[in-house]
Amino acid sequence: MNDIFKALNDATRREILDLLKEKDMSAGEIADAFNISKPSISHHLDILKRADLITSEKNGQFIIYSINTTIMEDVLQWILTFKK
Amino acid sequence: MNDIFKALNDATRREILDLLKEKDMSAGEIADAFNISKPSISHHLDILKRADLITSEKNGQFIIYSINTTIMEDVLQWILTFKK
DNA sequence: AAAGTATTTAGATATTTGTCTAAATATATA
DNA sequence: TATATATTTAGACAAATATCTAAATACTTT
Repeated sequence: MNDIFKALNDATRREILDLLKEKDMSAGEIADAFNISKPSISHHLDILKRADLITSEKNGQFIIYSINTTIMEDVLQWILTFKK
Repeated sequence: MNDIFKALNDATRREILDLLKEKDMSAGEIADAFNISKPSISHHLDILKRADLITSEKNGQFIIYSINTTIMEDVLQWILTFKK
C-alpha cells in the first residue's frame, strides 16, 4: 500500500497512468509525451512497476508498458472505507 | 489533487485518517496514538488539513480534528477512471 | 561486423520530507 | 496572577526524491 501511494504521489507518474489507460505504449512513446529526459521517465516507470501499477513486455528492441488496473482495486477499497 | 496524494503518501497520516474515521479526536489524543513527537504529529495534521482531508475546531484549550470525507470523493473518481 | 535505435544503469545534485528539541502561544485553573 | 496543560511554530538535520548527463546494454539493420 505504501508503494502504491508513493507511486501515485507524482503528477508525471499519474499522467503516465492516464496515458496507459488509453493504450499500451513503449518507453520511448511515453517519454515523448513529457518534457523530461528519457532516463527520468525510465525511473518513473520503474517506480510504477515496483508498485505493480504497470507491467512491461519486451518486443524486439522496444519495451511495451501496460497498465495493471487490478492493483487500483486495493486503493479503491481503502478509499471506500471512508464512505460511510 | 497533488496535495491529496501528497497527504496520503505517508503511513502515519493514513493512520490518522483511519483514527478520525472512527471518531473526532484532539491533537493530543491523536499524538498519543503514535510513537512520534507532538510537534511532528502537529505537522502531519497541518498537511492533512491543507489537503482538506481533515478540519479542525477549537474547543477551549483543545483543538478537535474531524475527517472530511467529501474530499475522498475526488480520489475515488480518479481511481474509478481506471476501472473500465 | 559496424552503426543506429531503444532503453536502462550509474552517479551527481538540488529540493523536499519527516523527524527532533526548544521556544512560543493560548487557554484553564488554583 | 501565577502555574499547568494543549498545541503550534521555528530551526536544524538526515534521508528520500526527481532530475540531469554520460555511459552501458540490447536489439536491428545494413
